[in-house]
Amino acid sequence: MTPDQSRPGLRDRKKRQTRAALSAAALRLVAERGLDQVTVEEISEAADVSARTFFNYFPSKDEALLGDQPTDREVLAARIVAAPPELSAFDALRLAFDDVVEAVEADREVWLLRLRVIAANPSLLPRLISGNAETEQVIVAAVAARLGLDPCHGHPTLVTTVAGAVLRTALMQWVERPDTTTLRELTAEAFAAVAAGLPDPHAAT
Amino acid sequence: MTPDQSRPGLRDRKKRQTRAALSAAALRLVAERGLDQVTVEEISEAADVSARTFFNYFPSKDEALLGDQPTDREVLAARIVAAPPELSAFDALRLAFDDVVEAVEADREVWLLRLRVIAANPSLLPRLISGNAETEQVIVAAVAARLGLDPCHGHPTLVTTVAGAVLRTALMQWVERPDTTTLRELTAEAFAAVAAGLPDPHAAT
DNA sequence: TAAAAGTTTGCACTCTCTGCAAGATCGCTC
DNA sequence: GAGCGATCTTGCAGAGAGTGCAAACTTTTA
Repeated sequence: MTPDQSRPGLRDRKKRQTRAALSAAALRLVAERGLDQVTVEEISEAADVSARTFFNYFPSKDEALLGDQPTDREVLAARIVAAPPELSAFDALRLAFDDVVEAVEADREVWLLRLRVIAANPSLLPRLISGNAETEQVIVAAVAARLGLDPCHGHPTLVTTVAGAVLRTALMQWVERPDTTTLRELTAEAFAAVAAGLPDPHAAT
Repeated sequence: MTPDQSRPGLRDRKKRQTRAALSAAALRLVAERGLDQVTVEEISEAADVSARTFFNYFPSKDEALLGDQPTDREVLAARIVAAPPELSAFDALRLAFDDVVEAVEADREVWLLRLRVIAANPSLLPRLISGNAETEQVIVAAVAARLGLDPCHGHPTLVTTVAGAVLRTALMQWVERPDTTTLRELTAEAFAAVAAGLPDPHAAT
């Protein structure tokens, strides 16, 4: 009799809630006080769970701030493989990252807070977007598959790390002036600059 | 009567020795057993100092493995500013990184060990070459100075993070086949690919 | 409603990293 | 070469991250 199709399920709902509460509490407290002025215990208390439970959800304090959903990886990889075949791998990544951009803009306030936290605590920066080793591996594999290349060929890795660097840069620029530009625009500009071989910018623009 | 010009000074020599011994012990042990199967206490013991002394030299276990000499930063920044003015900022970085490449190849065995350790313990990877926030800031500032741009203009940051990603990729490729190519070659290829806008590689090569 | 499966929690423990104060060492001067 | 200040090392105490385990609890399923 269990309604098989509409299945969030109470259990899953609770887990999502707890995860979100922990993540939100972590962001809020760290934004207020700074990364190492906040303990896991305080975060857990704010989310009404034990400190031990915190570590059932996140392997480290940092992860609660970065919110790197494991599902995202797979979606991203699928988009890369499915991108129109006439596009270069780099353009496929550019396209796939459009979805990331959209997701970020859809969660504007949370992401602005998260990015502000990252900007204020630079030790988090390298782990943003494919600084994560697992995510990066997944993307590299997708790119290699797309190109029909051995994953140990250097090109997929190069394209992936460069594209990651581009997106990261765009995000960090966006957080500095979120009201005078859109993330979409900044990302497009940054990708275009790389696609053009990174010439020096002229006075115009 | 102290020979004023040849001035290592016993004290400095000892410090250098201790630092080198700690770094070497850390690399050796972590290469053998893996990052979290080695404690700071074991590293210190292997280097014949107390664990407390370890932390006088390195702020964390990771830093002992990455060997990011603070002097390097300044030299690099100077090279970037001093590069021929007709070069683009990206090419200036490419040129400046030649020196890094040279330094790495001069210390071939140590760097291969270090890179093997990093490859085996991916949490270290993002901190290699300008994953370090301070180094990155210095380079961004140098690039901005070179271009006569406000450092909060996005371009210096973009160029820096992309170039960093390129070098990092070349290093990680090099460590996989150090005997069939040179780091210089891999770096040149990777930079060339980016300068060309990252087109898909053709069958040839 | 009872067993199965999954979740939360407390507890004990290891390890990283910091501050502090005492003691050892170095470099210089008289 | 004895002494003095500066610097380095070390031990100790303590906060905090993160893990394994087992007991208690909750949801799911039968």
